[in-house]
Amino acid sequence: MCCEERFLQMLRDRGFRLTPQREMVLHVLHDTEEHATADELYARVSALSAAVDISTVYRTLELLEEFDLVASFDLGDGERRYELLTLHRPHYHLHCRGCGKLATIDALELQPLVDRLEQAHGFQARVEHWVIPGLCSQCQAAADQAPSAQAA
Amino acid sequence: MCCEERFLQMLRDRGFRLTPQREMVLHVLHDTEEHATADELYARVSALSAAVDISTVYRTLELLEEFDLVASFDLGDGERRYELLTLHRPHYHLHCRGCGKLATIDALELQPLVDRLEQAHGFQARVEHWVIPGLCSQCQAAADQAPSAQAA
DNA sequence: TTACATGCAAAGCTTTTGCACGCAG
DNA sequence: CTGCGTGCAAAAGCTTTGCATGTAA
Repeated sequence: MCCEERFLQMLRDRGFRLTPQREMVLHVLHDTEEHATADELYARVSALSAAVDISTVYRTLELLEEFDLVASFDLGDGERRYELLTLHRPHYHLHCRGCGKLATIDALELQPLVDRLEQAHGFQARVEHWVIPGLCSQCQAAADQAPSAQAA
Repeated sequence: MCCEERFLQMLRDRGFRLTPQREMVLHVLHDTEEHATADELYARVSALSAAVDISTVYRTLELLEEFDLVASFDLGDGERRYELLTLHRPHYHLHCRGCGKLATIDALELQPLVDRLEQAHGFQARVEHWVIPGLCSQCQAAADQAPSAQAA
């Protein structure tokens, strides 16, 4: 798979090393659909090899993100989520504030807006880090039926 | 100012109380341009009255957010930021991953996309919580000049 | 052989929670 | 009066860091 080679290349370019731990984190990122937390990735790596530390997972993710092989984003729940950029088509996320569901939308839909941001504000948006908050159709329906129900 | 009355009204409707602390948090939110952290707000409230606890600030912000008087968003740096919705026109933010600057953009620019999300995915986006990551023009220029400089 | 990477444990950080007292209504 | 809200302090949760040891190159 090409991203392992890219990773190796970028490590070498900077005088860093390829360790079994780093390989495993990258491998696990392949297996993970998307938007996994550091803790989830740690659990999967632990299944492969008993003794990998969570701090190593964090350090590797930081490295991968610097290399632009991984994107991370925050749903606002205090847990950062990571995904491998090479694994999917460019996309962004819709995050429902009601049920927490995360929908994945193809980046093509955003192109007009991305272009306009570039032209009007000189801003180069990174689509793969987008999280758009709102309400999914189900939660909208639920909210409409119980308009006065707010706090639990 | 109308949002104090709205706040009072919503508190009464639910059998909650208007306390000096809650008033102060709301007052400080007015003085704060935008996107302040709980800690910054706490500092400003402390300047008004010595003994207000940070937990009260959090609890009040949570309440204001439930009432849709305040929006919060996360830049991914582990600090949630809050702003008063009544203070500005509806807007969203561009967040530069290079220098950290936060630009405020009028929500009108997003309307086409918001409409499309609604039609195509039944998703009701909440513009005031958007944070779009990317690179501002200055950081793009800097990156172009030093393409190999990545980590410090 | 060199110095980068790891594991371990502890610290750091924001945010949340339990509890007894105080005060708004 | 009643019980909601507060301050205090401690806990909780994710993430980072210091340090001695192990190991990739």
